[in-house]
Amino acid sequence: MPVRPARPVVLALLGPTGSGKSALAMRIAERSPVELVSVDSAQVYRGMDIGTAKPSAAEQAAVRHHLIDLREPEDSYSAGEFLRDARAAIADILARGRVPLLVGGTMLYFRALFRGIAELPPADLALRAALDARAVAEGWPALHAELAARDPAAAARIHPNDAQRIQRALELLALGVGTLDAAWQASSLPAASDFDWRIACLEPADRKALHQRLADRLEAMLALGFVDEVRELVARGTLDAESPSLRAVGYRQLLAFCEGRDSLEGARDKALFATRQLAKRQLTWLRSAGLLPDG
RNA sequence: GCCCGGGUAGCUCAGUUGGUAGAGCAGCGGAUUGAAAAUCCGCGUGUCGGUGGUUCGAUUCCGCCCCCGGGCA
Repeated sequence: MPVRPARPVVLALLGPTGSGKSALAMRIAERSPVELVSVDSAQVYRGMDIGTAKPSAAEQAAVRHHLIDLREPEDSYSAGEFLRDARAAIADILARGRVPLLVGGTMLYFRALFRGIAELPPADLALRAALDARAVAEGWPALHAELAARDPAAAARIHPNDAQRIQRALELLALGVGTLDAAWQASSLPAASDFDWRIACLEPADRKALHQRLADRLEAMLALGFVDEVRELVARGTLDAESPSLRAVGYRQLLAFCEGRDSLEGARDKALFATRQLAKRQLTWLRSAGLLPDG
């Protein structure tokens, strides 16, 4: 057997919202020289603390956390940016002789890390605005038909109602990247396969019990001032229902209440429904073959 | 006690001029390549409140009973 340099151990803890990942990570940190890397598309936003169940100041003081509070709520973030940021954070932690522990529930980000992601141009806001305008006039199925003419393989994969993916595929065509298949094959940000991954998934055995915990947690968030947190975001005057940050679970529904489009009780119920649905989608990812590294 | 409305899917309700019923939401399953806490797809049997009657056939028409609103006493 040839002797290979040992790949550094990197830990990962994945699970749906409310499964107890953060608490478990903190307990691991009590006994091991780990630093945490958040894998969470909502905790990257500053000023979104209560509703994202962001680790408290005390927890962040006790254990170093990475990839939290990276962006203002007016900004966007992406899987590609996450992959670069996460690799940098892991390298930094390892360089200091500590062990990275990635914790979170944004499964696309984990997938990018474990399996890589195509190297593609970022979102082009002007192009997207133009496509949105066309969609209003012609409808998304018409744009899907156009996609079918220019990139049949992509159109076959993307449902005519899936506005977001139709838009992205047309955006890439307009940017001269070519078809999706071509773009995906051209180049990719590599999977983080240079690490010795130790991965644990937290899958609640009892869905009913998870739902109860999610309900209790939402009540606790409201008691901590979740509504006021959303009001402060609204008061910035720069955010609305289209902002990626405010489309997050809970924020979207409470925004409707703050803007007078819903009652508090209605918003609270809808926030809970959205939280359960998020957890369900995360569990679907966990069962999916495409998430974890090969082998 | 009487008079009006109602009682149909977990919830809100539609409907059947008599041939045993369907939407929205919830829930469940799935997809997922720079917005991913996003976006999208699929899944609808439930004593049609109970009980008698009419009928070939009743959730639908009729009688009685129960329950929930509102009104009158």
